[in-house]
Amino acid sequence: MKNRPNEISKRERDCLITLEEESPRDFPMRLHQIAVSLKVKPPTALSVIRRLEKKGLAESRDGMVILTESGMRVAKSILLVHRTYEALLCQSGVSENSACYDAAEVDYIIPADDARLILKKIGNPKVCPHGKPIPEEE
Amino acid sequence: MKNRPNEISKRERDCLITLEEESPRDFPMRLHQIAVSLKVKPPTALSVIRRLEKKGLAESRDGMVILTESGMRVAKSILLVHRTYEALLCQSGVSENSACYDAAEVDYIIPADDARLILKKIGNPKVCPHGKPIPEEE
DNA sequence: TCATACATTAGTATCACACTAATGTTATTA
DNA sequence: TAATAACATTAGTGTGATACTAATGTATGA
Repeated sequence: MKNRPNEISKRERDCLITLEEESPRDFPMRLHQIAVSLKVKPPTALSVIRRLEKKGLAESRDGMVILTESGMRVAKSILLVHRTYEALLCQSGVSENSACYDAAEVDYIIPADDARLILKKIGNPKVCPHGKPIPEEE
Repeated sequence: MKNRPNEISKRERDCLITLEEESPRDFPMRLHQIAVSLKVKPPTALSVIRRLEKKGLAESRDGMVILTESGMRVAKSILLVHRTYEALLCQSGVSENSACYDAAEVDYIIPADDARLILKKIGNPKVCPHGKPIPEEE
């Protein structure tokens, strides 16, 4: 399915989250490392980066890649959804590992607004099952 | 993202649900009508049908299309997830229309097992917000 | 300076999605 | 019955995402 404008693919999602979680604040991440994290070859990772650049979510030069402000916002939003859904699943009886895997399949599709409402319904937990904080604002 | 084996795309999902909901019991649906429901041209609908056939989910001859046993099971499973997630969203305060739209974006991705556990957590409602029954067994 | 590590480009391939144009088939109707 | 309308089907094109190999460029450290 062709992505609608502003929509991201699973790979792009994985790349955003990798950058968000593995690159120290304001420090670029090497293309090579991104490729390793995504378990693809560097040219493949590069093409993902190029798509993120087109969408204004990342910037790169000489294999040094950083998220833009916009990219960070999107990543945060995905993490909000991810951790909320993960918490819901765990509260429902799904194992932590399954919950994490399954959450990654939908966290870039579910609207953040829906996640915020679900979060309230399940009792406003402050952290996901792994203990990571659930982002507050956008 | 290439679909893993046994995985279906959004279009295939829409097509399965269309067949499940619009074709009378054991009666085939016309390709033309499927195209209208999916809001695509007949050749496009045909290519979707062909993919479903390859996966053993549908059969067709001369534009007469029916779900296989397997296709019906998959459709039922998607509806279970759809209505469960829809119920969750509505209980959380999402409008009925948004809930339905948003549920269709993820109901073919979320595992039925997860949905069954969520269903229990939200109080085992018997119907979705539209009043349609939530399928029991698989 | 030379080697190595890495980025980048070029070229190929597959799959999902979607279209138009052309052609077949069938069934109704004038 | 012959013509037409309705629909299915095939062929051909195009785009975007994903992924690879092979070739080439570049820069840094030994």
